Amino acid sequence: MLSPFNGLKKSQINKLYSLLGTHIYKFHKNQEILPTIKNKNIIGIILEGYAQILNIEYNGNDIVIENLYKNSVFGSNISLTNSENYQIIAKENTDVLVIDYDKLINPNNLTHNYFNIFFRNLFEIINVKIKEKNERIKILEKKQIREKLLEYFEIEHKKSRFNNIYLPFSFKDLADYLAINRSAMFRELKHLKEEQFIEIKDNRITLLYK
Amino acid sequence: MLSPFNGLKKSQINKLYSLLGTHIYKFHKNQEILPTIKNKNIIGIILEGYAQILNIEYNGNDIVIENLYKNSVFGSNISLTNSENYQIIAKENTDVLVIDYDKLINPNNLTHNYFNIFFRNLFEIINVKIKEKNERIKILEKKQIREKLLEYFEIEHKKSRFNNIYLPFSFKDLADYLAINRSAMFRELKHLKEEQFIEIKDNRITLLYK
DNA sequence: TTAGAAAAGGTGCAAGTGCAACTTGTATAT
DNA sequence: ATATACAAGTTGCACTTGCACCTTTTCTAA
Repeated sequence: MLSPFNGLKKSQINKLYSLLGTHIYKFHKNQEILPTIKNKNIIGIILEGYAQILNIEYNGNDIVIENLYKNSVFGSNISLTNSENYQIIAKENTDVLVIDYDKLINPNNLTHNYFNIFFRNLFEIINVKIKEKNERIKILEKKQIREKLLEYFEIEHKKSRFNNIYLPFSFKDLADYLAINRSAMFRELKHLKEEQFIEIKDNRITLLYK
Repeated sequence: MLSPFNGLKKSQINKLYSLLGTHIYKFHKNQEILPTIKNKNIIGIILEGYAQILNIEYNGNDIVIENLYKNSVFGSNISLTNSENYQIIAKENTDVLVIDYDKLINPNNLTHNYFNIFFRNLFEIINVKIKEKNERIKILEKKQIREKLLEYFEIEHKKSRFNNIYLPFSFKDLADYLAINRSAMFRELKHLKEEQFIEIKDNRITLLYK
């Protein structure tokens, strides 16, 4: 993943920090990250660790909206809708850099070259994010489980050009990503296996029709 | 909608055009926009008119991926997945400004203030886009039609704070947006009416439970 | 090393949905 | 004024899916 600080020297990063009035906060595993940001317009960058943006449903269930790894960018204007029923939870010890959105968008910044490099990096990171969202939408638009699975396979196959897809997460997580019932997904995977469309071994799915 | 040229004078816009080596292309109604861009890395801006990004399914059906109005920004790195089975169709006579992505990301641009203003505008436009995608995903993640409808109502209600939602498109388009079958949607809307959750008059949906 | 938790895998059944095939309503152009 | 096209609205039916509830396997912490 592209770092937002790509192309910047240590000294420039420090200048950037003071220009933007950033703060670094540290959170330990399972702690909620910045419960206060829900009311503020900020951009956060994961400097170290791993966290998840969770949506809290009225019934208490929570859904993973986004995984935040090192160098991930998130914030009220990027990853989050206007709703307030979400939490960001550190899944490991996690360091977060916080930038005030208004300070980021301040026109005076534009005279500093190190800022512009940083800003261009943010732009590229966010573009990747949009692509990922579009992929997910393309899958979720499909009405049937089989079609969703095949669309997912199609996208992953186009990315790697290989007929083997190695799931980067559990089958349970795959069901959540595709927004379908887990056991119904297993049923459909079984059908696809029976019809010789795919083979499954651990976290590897082999496409036999390619 | 925020213009990418917001805060720029005519003379600065002209400088920007030459800096980025832009081209303006004109398309008439129902013409395909830039069939060649599928292989190129570009960013397009709708200067005038109205167009749609369509996904062409293997069965010939096409799905509206995105509506492009005046000032909309689109491009291979923004709105589009890696797949090549899409078309952008002008629904009216439409003028499109095309920027080469590599020229946009060129570090030398950053020394020009007018470029940085333009770039910051792009950043904000794209952030809005992500928010919209997140909203849609939140709806599509719901497993049942009723839940999708209620989530849609919830989001629109939070935006306007009013109990009346005026559909900006037809009910047919709403069904497409929610990725559900149109007649199944009408059936569920009827149930919601019968249970006194909502009232419908023309394109106005009134939320009675708020 | 063992108990407990969580994921993988499976099944029956009721509920929900997509689809086809209508009717009705409403624009738009000739 | 009338034909044409398209959106709105409805219904029956078959198929799909979610859900509850299992068992088995794998992982993890004491």
